[in-house]
Amino acid sequence: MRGMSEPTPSSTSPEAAFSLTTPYRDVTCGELRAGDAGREVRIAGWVHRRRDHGQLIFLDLRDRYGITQVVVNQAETPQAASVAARVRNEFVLEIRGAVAHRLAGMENAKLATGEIEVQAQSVEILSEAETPPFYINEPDAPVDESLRLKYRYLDIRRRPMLERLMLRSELVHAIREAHYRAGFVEVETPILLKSTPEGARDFIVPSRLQPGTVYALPQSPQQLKQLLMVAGMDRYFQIARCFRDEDLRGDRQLEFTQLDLEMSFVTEQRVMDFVEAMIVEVSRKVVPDRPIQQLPFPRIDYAEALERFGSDKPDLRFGMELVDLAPALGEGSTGFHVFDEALAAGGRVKAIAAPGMADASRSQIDELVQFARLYGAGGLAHVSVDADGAAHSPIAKFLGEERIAAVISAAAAGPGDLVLIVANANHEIVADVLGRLRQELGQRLSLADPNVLAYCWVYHFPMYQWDSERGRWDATHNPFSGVLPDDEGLLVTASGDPYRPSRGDPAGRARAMQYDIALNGWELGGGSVRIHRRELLQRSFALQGYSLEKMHDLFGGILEAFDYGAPPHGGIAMGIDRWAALFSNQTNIREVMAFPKTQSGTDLMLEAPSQPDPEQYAELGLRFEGVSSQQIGGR
RNA sequence: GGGCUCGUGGUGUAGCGGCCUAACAUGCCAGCCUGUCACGCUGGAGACCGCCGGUUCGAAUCCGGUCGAGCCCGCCA
Repeated sequence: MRGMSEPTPSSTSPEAAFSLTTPYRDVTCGELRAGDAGREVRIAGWVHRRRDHGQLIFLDLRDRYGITQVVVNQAETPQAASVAARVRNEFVLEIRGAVAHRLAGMENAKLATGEIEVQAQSVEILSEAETPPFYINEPDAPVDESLRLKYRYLDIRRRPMLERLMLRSELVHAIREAHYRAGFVEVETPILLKSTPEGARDFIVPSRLQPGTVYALPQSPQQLKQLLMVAGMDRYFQIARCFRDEDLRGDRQLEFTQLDLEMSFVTEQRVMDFVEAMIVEVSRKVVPDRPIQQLPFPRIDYAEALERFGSDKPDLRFGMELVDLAPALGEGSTGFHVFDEALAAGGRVKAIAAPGMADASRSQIDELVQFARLYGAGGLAHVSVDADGAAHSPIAKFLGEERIAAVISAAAAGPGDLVLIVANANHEIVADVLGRLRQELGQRLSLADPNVLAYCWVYHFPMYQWDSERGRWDATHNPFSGVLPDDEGLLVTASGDPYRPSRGDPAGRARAMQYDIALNGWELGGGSVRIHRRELLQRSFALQGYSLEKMHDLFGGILEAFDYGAPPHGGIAMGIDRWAALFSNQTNIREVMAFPKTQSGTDLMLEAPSQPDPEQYAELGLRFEGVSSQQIGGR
């Protein structure tokens, strides 16, 4: 009997050991075909559905590999039939029986195993099951999100979730294959790291051995991979778990997975070339039916991306580009003071043309205005072009017929289109609002082919953004990003003192050797060629408000490492969860994570986070202050 | 920290001030059925409408709070 004897050294072949055959089954539920007719087999799985005809009971047996119909005949095998009669959905069974062709005309074309059935000689119940809290055998039935999360193990039994997790596995597999072939070494870096104040909030872990101190969980292995370059690893990659203690979104979880890679002796061009080739290879392997829109990937300068799409992660599957209306409005007053003020203040007046939206109702327009205001626009002007080509607009009385006609022409709007106009003294607001409108309307109007993969590079981001609250420059992406050689001279302040930055500093115009990869409107990844010279790194950090002492305290390890011979290097980090979500046409990365957290950061299945045992934090020298018992576990 | 949406038998929905001692589908239970595959037929059980409070003669239905889920702003690369 199974499991009755002592485990002994095996005489089975490696092939047998690697096979899917086990002491409970000879075959899986997905592999029997017409050619197997006549075989005696053992097969095991979950009861997907039971159809009881009295003298004849059909059981659809399911596992990861498929579904096989089992038929139990009361007249021939009364014992098996009596067991089958008490079987319910999701019971786990082991069946012994003979594979047989189905009766002529009774084949099921919907099943891969539909030509055959297993005629049961015996039915053994390996495990009984409660009625599940939602349908497992109907993949399209809607289920409350929190129920799915609480019973995630049942959710994963359902086909869609299972298929997405398998696709994700294939994605990671393809990534590894490509990197090994390109000479990369997979290196694991620690999860218990040192806290750095940059970027997102850290998760911290108190140390027991060093009371009063904490580790931080990595936001990414950034510094470590650079140290691996100094170590001469040359090409490193890792499928790395990262942690950021920030509020969650559809594309953001507290913990997530990055493909992290770094290469030595490279330029921007070289990194992008490898990453692009790797992405193409992986895409073709994992989702061979999905066309890549353009090869090589479009490479768009950051400034141009903002100008044309109002986004640094544009969805290139559709047009609806942003248009500058200033030339159309002409010299002097436009007649509309909102436009005049924006232009006089050095701002912009730009527009997009939404196809077929000319018949939008008043309330639909109002909703778009609200949308624009949400992102900082004062308002949203519109001009509609009716079916006969005639323009209608509340601002026509200010602009006059001629300018309205020029606006329509500039926006390339035709009959039935709606021109949406944003004016603001701050050109970043204009770009952001129109960019989001473009994305939103592209979605609503179904302008993007859901099957197409539109990858694109956006490069030469600004080195810094001015942080008006703290009075210093902030790294746009990554404090180690290198500056373009042409812009190296800009890494100075107007005052001449690197520790006294101000908004008008030349540094604000410096561009980074920084590139993002976008896919269908999502930021898929970002990277840069790093600064590998200590002198330049110190200048850059000074602009970011770090004194020498502070710099040494926070980044002493890497600064010191750079004194021992650092190769020029660069790399990228890509979001595996996002990539898998896009590959499976999901808008939330939860759908490609086995055990994700809710938007409030809880795990409904394990009920985490939970209160620590008082002994645990006493041992760490910790005490919770200012948290009442009512607040614990609350928000 | 904030905004919006949702919360009704196991599940998904309907009902949105009295006709609701809550409807429909499916699931569940029982019986019948030898070719079904979302099997079929007959019968049955099952919610007091997330929770607390208020308004009202009367609340699933209106209001406030609270808890939970989702989407978003801030935050985050």
